Amino acid sequence: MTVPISRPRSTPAIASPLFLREDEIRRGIELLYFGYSAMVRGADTILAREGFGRAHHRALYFIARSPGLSVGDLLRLLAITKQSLGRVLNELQAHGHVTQSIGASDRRQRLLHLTATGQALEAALFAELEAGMAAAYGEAGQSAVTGFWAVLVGLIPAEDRALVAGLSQG
Amino acid sequence: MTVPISRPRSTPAIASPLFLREDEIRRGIELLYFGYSAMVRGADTILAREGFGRAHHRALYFIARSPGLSVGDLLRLLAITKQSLGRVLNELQAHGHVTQSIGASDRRQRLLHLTATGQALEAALFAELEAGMAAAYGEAGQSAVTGFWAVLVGLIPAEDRALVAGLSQG
DNA sequence: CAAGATATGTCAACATGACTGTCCCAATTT
DNA sequence: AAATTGGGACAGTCATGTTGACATATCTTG
Repeated sequence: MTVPISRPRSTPAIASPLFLREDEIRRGIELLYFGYSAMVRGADTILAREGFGRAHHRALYFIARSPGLSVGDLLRLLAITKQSLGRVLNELQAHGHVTQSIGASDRRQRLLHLTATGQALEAALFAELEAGMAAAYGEAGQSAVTGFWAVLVGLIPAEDRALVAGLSQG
Repeated sequence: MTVPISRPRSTPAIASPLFLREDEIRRGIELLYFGYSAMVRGADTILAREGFGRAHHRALYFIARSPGLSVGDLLRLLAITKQSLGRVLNELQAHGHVTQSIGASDRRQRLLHLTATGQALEAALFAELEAGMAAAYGEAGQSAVTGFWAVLVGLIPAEDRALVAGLSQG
């Protein structure tokens, strides 16, 4: 598995700050791509065994993270159409992993919850992600983790940051 | 776009190191998901205009990064089947963005290159990613960038790290 | 040199998870 | 009462992955 290496596309005769910057940008793009791929790959085995895909995992994850989440809020988190989410939620409900309840303050809302089996499945999937992330944290150290978060927050458009931050707060 | 916030799944009565750790793990998972999504979203507009998808972008990116890359090495980088890659490469070649040459040391190999229009398209796509990444780097600072890389490297299985590192070296 | 392994390509069928567009109902807001 | 919002459903399409089987050219090895 050797990849032949070539010079980057634009190769200045002498190293310049601009060259260094492009190399650092490319390093970030590539590590983000491979790191993300590596993180989700572990869960795929479990999902395949259960007959689900990554879309089901994402729904399970956010419902576990915020029990009682409304369908609309889940749609905004996932940034997909309600038709796409509808199929996923129907399948999860058909398998008895997710239930709905009617919103107390707004009876139009359907609030999503995991059943016991749904919680068990999500916990198994989370354990997979956790193992990889905890190992990476431990290897990199706490100050690296802070930097890791800071760059990722910087990648998220300002108007979307509140959405992500809201998950971590009470 | 307000997301109702609930307590995390397992909520200890008092904050414990274990609770803090789970919260930090979840923060990493979520930021990685949203950060990755944010990075690729910018390029989607250009891709849609050209009639291509993310699979085409990934192929263009790695061919631009390592001109003369062989089909097999690209397959190992993308970790997909040759049938999937074959369709993408055929489309890129049909649009005149990619050409092949025969390997000098091994005539079975097909080495991939971008044409002038392929380079122009890849450059436009790269500029999109670069804008977001450079802004995030600037916002977070250089030491954060180092930590960002360190955690992502830690996520990648040890046996795959050489593949990624090989892209940056000569 | 013959045999096997490797690099690549192709045909066919299929699964997942997105999309658009349209229509519907119930509940809330104005 | 009318308009908006939250949610659901039906139909069709597209992008991108998968398996499996097979073909061809080239390289490597006994």
